[in-house]
Amino acid sequence: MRLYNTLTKRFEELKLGKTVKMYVCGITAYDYSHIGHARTFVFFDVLRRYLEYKGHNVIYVQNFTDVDDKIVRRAVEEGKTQGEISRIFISEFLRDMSKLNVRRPNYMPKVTDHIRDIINYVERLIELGYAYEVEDEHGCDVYFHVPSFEGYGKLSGMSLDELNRHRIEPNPKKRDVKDFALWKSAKDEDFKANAVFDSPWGYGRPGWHIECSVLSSKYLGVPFEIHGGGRDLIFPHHENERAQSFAIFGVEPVKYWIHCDFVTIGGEKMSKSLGNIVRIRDFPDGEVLRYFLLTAFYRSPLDYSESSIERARRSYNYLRNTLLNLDMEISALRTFGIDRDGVGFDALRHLRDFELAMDSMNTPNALSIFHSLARDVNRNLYVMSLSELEECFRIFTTFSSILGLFEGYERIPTLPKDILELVKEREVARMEKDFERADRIREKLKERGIILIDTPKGTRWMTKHF
RNA sequence: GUCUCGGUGGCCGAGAGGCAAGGUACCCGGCUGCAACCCGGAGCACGGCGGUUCGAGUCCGCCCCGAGACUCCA
Repeated sequence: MRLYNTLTKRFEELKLGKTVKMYVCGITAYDYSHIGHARTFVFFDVLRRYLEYKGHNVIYVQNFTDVDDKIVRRAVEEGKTQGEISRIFISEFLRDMSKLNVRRPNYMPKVTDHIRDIINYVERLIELGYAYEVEDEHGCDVYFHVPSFEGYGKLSGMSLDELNRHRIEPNPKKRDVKDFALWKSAKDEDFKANAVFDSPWGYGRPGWHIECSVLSSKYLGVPFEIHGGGRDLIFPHHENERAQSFAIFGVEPVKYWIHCDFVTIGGEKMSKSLGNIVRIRDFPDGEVLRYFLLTAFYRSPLDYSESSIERARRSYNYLRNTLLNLDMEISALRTFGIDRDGVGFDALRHLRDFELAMDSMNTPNALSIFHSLARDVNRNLYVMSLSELEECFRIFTTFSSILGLFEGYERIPTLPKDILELVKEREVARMEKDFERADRIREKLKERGIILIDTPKGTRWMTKHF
């Protein structure tokens, strides 16, 4: 595969063994997830599916940040605890992901279940001379000292000079403006939200960034192959995470840093702070949303609008209708017990093209190949042999399972004799232009869950409206 | 200001130096008892200026425009 590595700033041929370890930063559980989150997790879900399709054993870890400033703030506002707030939004997130056909990662660790690991890690950073303690009213803060780590800035492409500029007033107790918190001593609101943990530095809670270093190394070891997330995480989150992990383990912790671009709306980034979000839970059809998210290359922004969604819906419907047409034809040939000579249909050609597109995770291109297959299928629907139709069906479902579409599809059965008799009876009625009788039979079969469709080549059927 | 990523048809959006995918919209036609699909045709594009090359949307340089990061973010 060939993907853009943020660390080296170029497209690289991925050198992967049988096992591929992948970590993707999960959500901070303080609000409902929106379409921007959906994009990132759908993308990495497709990457995972494709790697598995190529025969890799993927170990996929995605954390939940369930203790953090924003969670505490919301908890205090609503008179709840940090645990209550994060529990709500973690379960909402899981619901959203299953609506989008995103498969569960192998591990989804929560920060609060790993406080001990985090403390050990912070202690180790202090011992190694990368971190220092600063007294505060309820205990100590611990900061990572950025100048002690030589390669800082490499991931985000920023020089130390640039990083010395700052927009907000830094805490004067820090030794350097770039230093960031590993451990934050408890404030009044933290006690109120029950978001405090005992530590060698008194009551407090982990800083943002440290959890990902700890959880990735704990579940995957170091180094691991793929680290992903949205583009907005490159700085400071991933820069800091890399610094922490490199400091502890003494090696480049991640081989390939992969980042997704944003979902925009009216050309602007969709984000909670701008208040222009569309929640996943408010979107009516998960698969259409998933399809939409795959229509742009992962490194380009994707603009959300009513009309772009509408276009995605139509494209999606075309593929879905083709799947039905294909399956209806297979079921009809089987039921009638007939076959045809075939046309020498080359479905494998589409598969090769599809893999070529997917090797660079070019999902819009992959969708375009998918559409060519569909067009070819529709053109040749009534001339392909049964084995050709089945070959197409197999490739069609290979595409859809890699992309995670049409997951609930149920195959159309061959008809039992008594129903087939009714279908034949109706054909006779239609031939005699007795449409009243034909419609009666159609209605009768509909009550038994069979929907009849008339084609130029005879009557076909399906079992449910999609 | 520094850094990163972009700029391709009416719109969305691929493009791996060698005939510019695919989708949608509009128009025309076919299929059709009804219904649901589907098929064919036509039209339509590489931000600008240089350079490298037999050949550049693709590589290099400069410029213009847009988005983002530098502050919580997927």
